[in-house]
Amino acid sequence: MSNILIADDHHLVRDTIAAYLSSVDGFSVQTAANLDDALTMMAGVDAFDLLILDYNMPGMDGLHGLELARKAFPATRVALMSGVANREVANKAMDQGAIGFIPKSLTAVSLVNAIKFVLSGERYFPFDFETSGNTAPLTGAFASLSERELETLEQLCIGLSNKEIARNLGVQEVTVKLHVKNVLAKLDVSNRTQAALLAKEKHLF
Amino acid sequence: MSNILIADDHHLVRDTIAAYLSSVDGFSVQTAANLDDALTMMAGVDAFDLLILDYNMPGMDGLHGLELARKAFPATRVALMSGVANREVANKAMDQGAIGFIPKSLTAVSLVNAIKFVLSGERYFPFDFETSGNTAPLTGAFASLSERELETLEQLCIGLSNKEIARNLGVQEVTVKLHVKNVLAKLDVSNRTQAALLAKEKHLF
DNA sequence: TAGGAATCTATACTAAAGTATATAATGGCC
DNA sequence: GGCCATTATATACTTTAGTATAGATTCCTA
Repeated sequence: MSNILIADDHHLVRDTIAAYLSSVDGFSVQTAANLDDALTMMAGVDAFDLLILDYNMPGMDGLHGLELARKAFPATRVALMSGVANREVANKAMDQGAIGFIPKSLTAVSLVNAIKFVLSGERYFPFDFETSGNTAPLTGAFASLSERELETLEQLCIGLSNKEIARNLGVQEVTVKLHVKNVLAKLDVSNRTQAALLAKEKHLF
Repeated sequence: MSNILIADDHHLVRDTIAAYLSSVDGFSVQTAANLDDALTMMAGVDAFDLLILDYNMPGMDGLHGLELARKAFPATRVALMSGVANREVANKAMDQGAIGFIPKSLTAVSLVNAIKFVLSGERYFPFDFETSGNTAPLTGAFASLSERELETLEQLCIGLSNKEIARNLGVQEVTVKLHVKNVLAKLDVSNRTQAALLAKEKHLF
C-alpha cells in the first residue's frame, strides 16, 4: 500500500484527484490545503511514500516551499504539480530534487501511471512539456535574432572564442565580434557568458 | 503477457537484456540481430506490444530505420535504444513517433520500470539525459576545487565580470583572476564561459 | 527603383580576461 | 619547527572581448 499526500489549495481539485487515486488498487490518499498543513501531517504518525505539492498554494513561495519540504523530509519523494508553471520552473524543481513534475494537463490515467512510475523509484518528467507550454514572453527576444546571429549564439553556447567561431562560420573575427555585439544587445545581457547561460536556460541549444 | 521484441546487433547485449526481461513476470521476449530480421518477425504470427530498436544496428541508417518500422507497423509501439546517441537524436526519435528512448546507461531495474511505463501507454524519456551519461568522471574535477574557487565558480555561473565578483567576495580583482585561472585549469576548460556551462550542465548551481 | 535588412569587412580603440612571477599571512599536519 | 595548501595582494604583461564608425554587397520588398 502506497501512502500519498496531496497538497492543493483548491478544494475541488484535491478532492477529485484524491478520490480518483483512492480508487486505484494499492493507493492510500490523504490531502492538505496548504504547505504548513502538509508538513504537519508529514511529521505525524503516517509515513508517506509520496508528497504531491501544488506549485501555486499558500506557503509555497515558488520553489522555496519545495526546498522546505525536501529539507524537512529528505527521505520522502516529493513531486511538484502545476497547471501554469513553465518549463523553466519545472526544470528547476527537478534540479532541486523533485522526483517528478506533474502538469495538470495530464489525463487521469496518465497521472496514475506517472505516480506508479515515481513510486517504483524513477523520476518522472513529461517529455513533451516544452512543446505544450511554450515560453511565449522570452522567446520574443530570441525571435529578433537574425540567422547569422543565431548561429553565432549557438557557438557561444559551446564556449568558443571569437577566433574559433570565425573559423567555424568561415568569416573574419571582426564579423563575429559584430554578431556577438548584436546578440548581447538584443538579449539585453552584458557579456557572452550571460548570453550562453540564457540560451541554455531556455533550452535553445 | 506483453510480447517484446529486442533488436540489437550485439549478441551479448540482446541476450543478456532478453534474459533479464524474461525473468520479469508478464514479459515475453524475443530477439533479432538487425532491422530486417526484426521487421520479418513483426510480420509473422506473433503480435508484439513493443519493439526496441538499437540505434546503431545494421539497417537502421540513423533514424531512417525507426521511420521504416513505424510505417510498416503503425500500431506497434517502438522504442529506440542507444548507448551513444546524443539528446538531439533522442528528441528527433521522439518527434518521429518513438514511444520511448532508452539510454544504455539505465540500470536493469530502471529499464524494467521504463518498459512497464511504456506498456501502460505513456511515453518515456529520461529527463536527465543530457547529464546522466558523463557525470561520474567529471565530478572529481569539481571536488578538487577549493572553497574560494567554488564560490568564484558560482559567480561565474551568473555571468559576472571579475570586477563584480571581487566586489561580491570582498577581495581585489587580481585575486579573482587568480581563482578564475585555477578554476579553468582544474576543470580543464579554456575560458570562463566554458566553466560556467560545464558547472551548469552538472547542475552544480 | 529606392529603401531596408542582413551580411561582411576594415580600422581603431577601450575594457576585460587571462597568464606569469613574486611576496606574505594563515592554519593544518607530520 | 618545518611543510604545504589556501587565500590574498602586487606588478607587469599578452590576449581576447567588446564598442564604434564606416564602407560595401546582396537580397527582398514597397
